Amino acid sequence: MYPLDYKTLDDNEIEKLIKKMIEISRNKGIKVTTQRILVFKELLKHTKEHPSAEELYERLKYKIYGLSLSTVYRTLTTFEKLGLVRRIPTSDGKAHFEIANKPHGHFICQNCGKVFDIDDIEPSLDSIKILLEEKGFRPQICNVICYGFCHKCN
Amino acid sequence: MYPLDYKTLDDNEIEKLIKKMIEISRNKGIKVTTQRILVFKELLKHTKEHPSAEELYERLKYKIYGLSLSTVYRTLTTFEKLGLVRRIPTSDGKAHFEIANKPHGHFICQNCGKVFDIDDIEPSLDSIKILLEEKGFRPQICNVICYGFCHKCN
DNA sequence: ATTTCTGCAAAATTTTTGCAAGAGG
DNA sequence: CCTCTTGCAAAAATTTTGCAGAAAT
Repeated sequence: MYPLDYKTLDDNEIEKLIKKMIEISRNKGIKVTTQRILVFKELLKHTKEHPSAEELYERLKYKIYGLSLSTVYRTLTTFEKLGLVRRIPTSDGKAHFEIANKPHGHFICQNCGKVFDIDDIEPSLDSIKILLEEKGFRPQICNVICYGFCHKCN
Repeated sequence: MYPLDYKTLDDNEIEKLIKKMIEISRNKGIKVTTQRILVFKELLKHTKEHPSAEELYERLKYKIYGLSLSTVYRTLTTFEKLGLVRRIPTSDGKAHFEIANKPHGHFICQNCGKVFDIDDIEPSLDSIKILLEEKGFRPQICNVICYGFCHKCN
């Protein structure tokens, strides 16, 4: 296991987080559907993979008969607004998505395109946020995206 | 002038940087065309505006008769490969571009969409790069993109 | 019962590409 | 001259939207 691999959640933790998602949705009048549960679960199960909407659709269309790509897009946007999912804009022309867990950075391999988490950068993120606040901005989300070569492609 | 405004280059500095671009292009066998000079100059003149390809095209089509959007895209990709221009992937679905000057971060207003530079974060960027190298990655470019509300929209 | 959500197809947006004509070194 | 670049139109790729039927509360 490489240092930047994201820790995998066990089934227990996944169930707990789904319950939390359901609670948050209900509180906001957002309906809980099979599609939403399974998109969320798929992101939870493969947090470190940062799939695109298309990738999520490809995996889930076998589990949800008749699932459409537009539903996946709408679901991800809904979760993003709820603060449950983060969108990662990248140079490859499509957005990638992840569960909105502890803030961290992303490293994208210029050769194989894989997205890795960069953990342990909270001190850096905090100092950037403080800098922004001092200058009159009100930062909400700070993304760090680095491009380069991963251990395999190096 | 707000603290994050990027310093404007005077005509003298712009001419010097264009000469440098021409030199770098010639060294790599890249031809120097009117289109390329004017796209580069436009970016130099409005470095802090981070225009999209479409915006650059809209501004330059009056200066270059018959200019096409695809040329702007190709030009920007060429400059990116030469290391002269940086692509900034954002959540708004289109790429923005800037002259590849001193590394800095970007702040995007969630309300008005404006892109601001965040200067003085080199220490943070350096520590992230060191962290990545320690973990076996070879980072080339590190982007910091923060979303939130600017002074006007706050 | 009411509101929200989904699937489908169609549209909108952004970016890329093939090719003949044109410009640069 | 030879090669690279441009413009045009067409295509590709990603994301959004309208609407009727289905599902959730």
